[in-house]
Amino acid sequence: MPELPEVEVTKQGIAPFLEGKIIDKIVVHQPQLRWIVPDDVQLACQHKINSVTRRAKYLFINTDVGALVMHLGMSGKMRVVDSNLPRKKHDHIEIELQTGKKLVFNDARRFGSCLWQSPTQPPLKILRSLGPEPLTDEFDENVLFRRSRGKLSPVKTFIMSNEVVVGVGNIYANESLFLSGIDPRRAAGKVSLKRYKLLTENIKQVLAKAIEQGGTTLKDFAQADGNPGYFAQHLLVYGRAGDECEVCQSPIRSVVIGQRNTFYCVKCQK
DNA sequence: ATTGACTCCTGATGGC
DNA sequence: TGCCATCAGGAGTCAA
Repeated sequence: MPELPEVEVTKQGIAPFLEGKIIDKIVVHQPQLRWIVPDDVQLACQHKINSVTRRAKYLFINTDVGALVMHLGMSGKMRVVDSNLPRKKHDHIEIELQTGKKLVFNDARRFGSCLWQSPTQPPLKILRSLGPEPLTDEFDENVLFRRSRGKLSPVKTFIMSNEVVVGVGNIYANESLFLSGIDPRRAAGKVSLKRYKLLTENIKQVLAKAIEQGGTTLKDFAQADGNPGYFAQHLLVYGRAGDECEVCQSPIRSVVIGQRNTFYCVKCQK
């Protein structure tokens, strides 16, 4: 269930082991992932990794000849271990480095991806219509306000849409709407600029806080089962149907919005 | 143009 | 204890 913070922490965790290192070999054990072109991926072999970057929930392993574009899907995990360590269940891709270490992509549910972006080709289709990064200044209340005018769809669906802003998944959408006192079912076009300002701030804050907490687990990437996990984050509404709201003690209710489980406080959120 | 249903997959969970 | 059935969920695809 990696959301943006988990992907960012993964990036920070693996980058020191990869940057400046040469890829020796890429072994794809399981090509039945969401998207993968195993032959293209091989183009990275024998090239130096210049950097590891992130855009939305995609991780880029950049070389002079192109980039491996990886997505963790629902259950994807990365870890860096000694090359001679045996594979574990659901280890689908192994990227071996000349340093004697390897980056292992493990993904039980196989919603993850590994694509190749050549610098001479147009951007991959999946990268073309991405909205602003939530933690940059490009993402502000004006973006949400302008793009939402006239929209009848729920504000929760709206902020989870990648064309509006990237990286706000189900958990943090629920949490940031709670912190902003906005009913997730409210039509996106009926939310005021003032409330979008609050929502924008809360989205930034909740994501930044999760990244910060994840930073304390960075060392795990060098261990046998690298696991950024969900850290120990305290969730106020997500997964708490029937519990009392910590602010007003009213019950937390759950409903389905856009095929996604949604949690909100009946009293705090209007 | 928008919106909603459906799809991929496995592990966790609950009922019996 | 085991055996279903159900559900979760990112994000693209397809149909309405």
